[in-house]
Amino acid sequence: MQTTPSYETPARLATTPSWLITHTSVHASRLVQEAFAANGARHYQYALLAALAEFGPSSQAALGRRCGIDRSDVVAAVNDLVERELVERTPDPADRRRNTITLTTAGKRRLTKLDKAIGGVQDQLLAPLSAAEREQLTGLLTRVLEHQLRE
Amino acid sequence: MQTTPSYETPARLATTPSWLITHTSVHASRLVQEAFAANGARHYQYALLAALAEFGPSSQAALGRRCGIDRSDVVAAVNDLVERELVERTPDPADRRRNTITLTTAGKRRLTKLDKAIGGVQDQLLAPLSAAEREQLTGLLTRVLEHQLRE
DNA sequence: CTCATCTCAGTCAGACTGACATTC
DNA sequence: CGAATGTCAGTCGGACTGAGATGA
Repeated sequence: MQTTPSYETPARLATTPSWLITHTSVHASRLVQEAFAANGARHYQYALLAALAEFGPSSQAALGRRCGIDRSDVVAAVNDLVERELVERTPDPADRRRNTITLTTAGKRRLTKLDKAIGGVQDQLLAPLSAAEREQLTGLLTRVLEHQLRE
Repeated sequence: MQTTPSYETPARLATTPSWLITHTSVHASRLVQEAFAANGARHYQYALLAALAEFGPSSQAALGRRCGIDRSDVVAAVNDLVERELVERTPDPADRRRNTITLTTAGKRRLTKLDKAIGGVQDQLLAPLSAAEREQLTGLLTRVLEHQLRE
């Protein structure tokens, strides 16, 4: 132990929830990005695959709404997924404005791989918390987020 | 009521803490940015002012460490604060590599204004939570964040 | 020589905006 | 007609990298 001051963070920041959330988010994002990068993916792509697995074939607009991704960003992410043959993009005959995006079997496999990766990230991120505390945190954030979405 | 699906978010995302944190962070950041923009500031500047108010005159490097801001970004933020005469930048005679950044009285005034702005944001953001729950959330995030910093 | 400090230039991913053509 | 969809081009703030100059 040397004299190196530990540089504690200002109380105004450390006690401000918005600061805690955004700052924690930086670390969370980095862990997520690293985990996904090791599997050649980004988190938008994981979100889209997850939505497709749960709700079946969807239009790009619907995917965007469910995942909270802008439709213009959905375009780019789907382009990438199509190139990797993890999803298929086919015109919707019932509504010719739409594309129907469908998960391929390779896409399903990739999703389970990414599930593991993201699971590992949660353990890294929440290491200091017990299982009960993790649920607490999840519950609180869910309520905060839902409130924001209905504004 | 029509068939409009309510577009619920995929369970894989909604139950993943890292996703909740980063997604909530987007909303928090927007609220913060709007509140600060109304006072002609950004959140880096608030952090620096807070650190100066609490710990007194500091070098730019120390400010960066305390606030979790990269040294190169501290430069830009301090430039801006100096222009607005909210801080003063003077060379440190004891160590001529360093600048000593000092809060001006205008800076102190601005800080209390920003305190109010950021306080309002917390209420908007955490509206659905009770006071006890807000403390719970703060406590959990603090532990998570501290763990990340000691990695 | 090594290390810290300040500075600048530039990158990067994510979130978002505006516009446009097409179709409902 | 107004509204939704997919697409493209571009913006924006925040986080970060690399390098250089100076000095401890």
